[in-house]
Amino acid sequence: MAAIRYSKQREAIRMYLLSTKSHPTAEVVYNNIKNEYTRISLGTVYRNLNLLVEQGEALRLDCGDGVDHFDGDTRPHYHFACQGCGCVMDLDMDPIDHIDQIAGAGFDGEIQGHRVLFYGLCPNCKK
Amino acid sequence: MAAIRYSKQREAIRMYLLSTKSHPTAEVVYNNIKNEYTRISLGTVYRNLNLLVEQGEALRLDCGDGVDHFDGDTRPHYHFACQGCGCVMDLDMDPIDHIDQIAGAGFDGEIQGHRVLFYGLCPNCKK
DNA sequence: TAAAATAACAGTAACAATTACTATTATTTA
DNA sequence: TAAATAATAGTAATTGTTACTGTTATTTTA
Repeated sequence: MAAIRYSKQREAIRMYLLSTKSHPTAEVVYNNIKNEYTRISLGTVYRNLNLLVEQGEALRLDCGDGVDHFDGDTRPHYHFACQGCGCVMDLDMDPIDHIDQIAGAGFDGEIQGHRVLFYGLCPNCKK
Repeated sequence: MAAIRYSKQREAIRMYLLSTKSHPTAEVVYNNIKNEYTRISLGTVYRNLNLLVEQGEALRLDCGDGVDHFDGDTRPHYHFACQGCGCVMDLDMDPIDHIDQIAGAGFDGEIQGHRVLFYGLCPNCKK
């Protein structure tokens, strides 16, 4: 059972994720929430981020830097990681689900999906 | 400077990576090498795996479980992670570099490449 | 071939990201 | 409004990985 109860802290975390496109880490979320909830604990941030991901209200992203990033935009979309400044951006592109067919062609198991991360230089670093 | 010298331990690690298709973690490599080199240290395994990756003699894989995996097959190829048993397999498929074009179409930065991980059920778990 | 130079080692300590624990506080239910 | 209990803050523990240190092995060169 263990019903999920409302908490101001979790709501603030949720709102912060929805307000930004920066794909923050738990640490960054923590630092921002602290402005409003001075006494919030980093453990609370981690626990609630995990909860939000479980509930489908946030995505956990692996951006290749060994640290978890989080995204309040749960619609399926692709990400880009800049090798220059380390920023993570959304890509505005059509789904490429056809690659699942390509992968499944010579494979006896079942392809259920894919995780893709594009990398290169962001518009700023390109200059 | 700092020429790279031969060492039995590194050679054993390299050979082990070449001998398996299981994409082992550092821990797994350590446990296997220990059979032959009883006194080898986990730190040595990590240092040499990093060295091999730097030298282009091995690949570091991110399989979505938060732990680094290593692959002695450095030819470009794609990987599959089973959601059932957690195994990681090679996929025999054509390169899908065209997705870089798709991603770059509406993007001002520079797409240099992509990291893809397919997931689903392996042949065994599918049954 | 033997000794000097130094890279690699084993073992251990440190580190950073994350999770677990515990007593207290807040939300919900009746 | 009070009892029940989920969530919190604060802290300790865990895990994967890297750094450090004194010792050992490989290489160079005399």
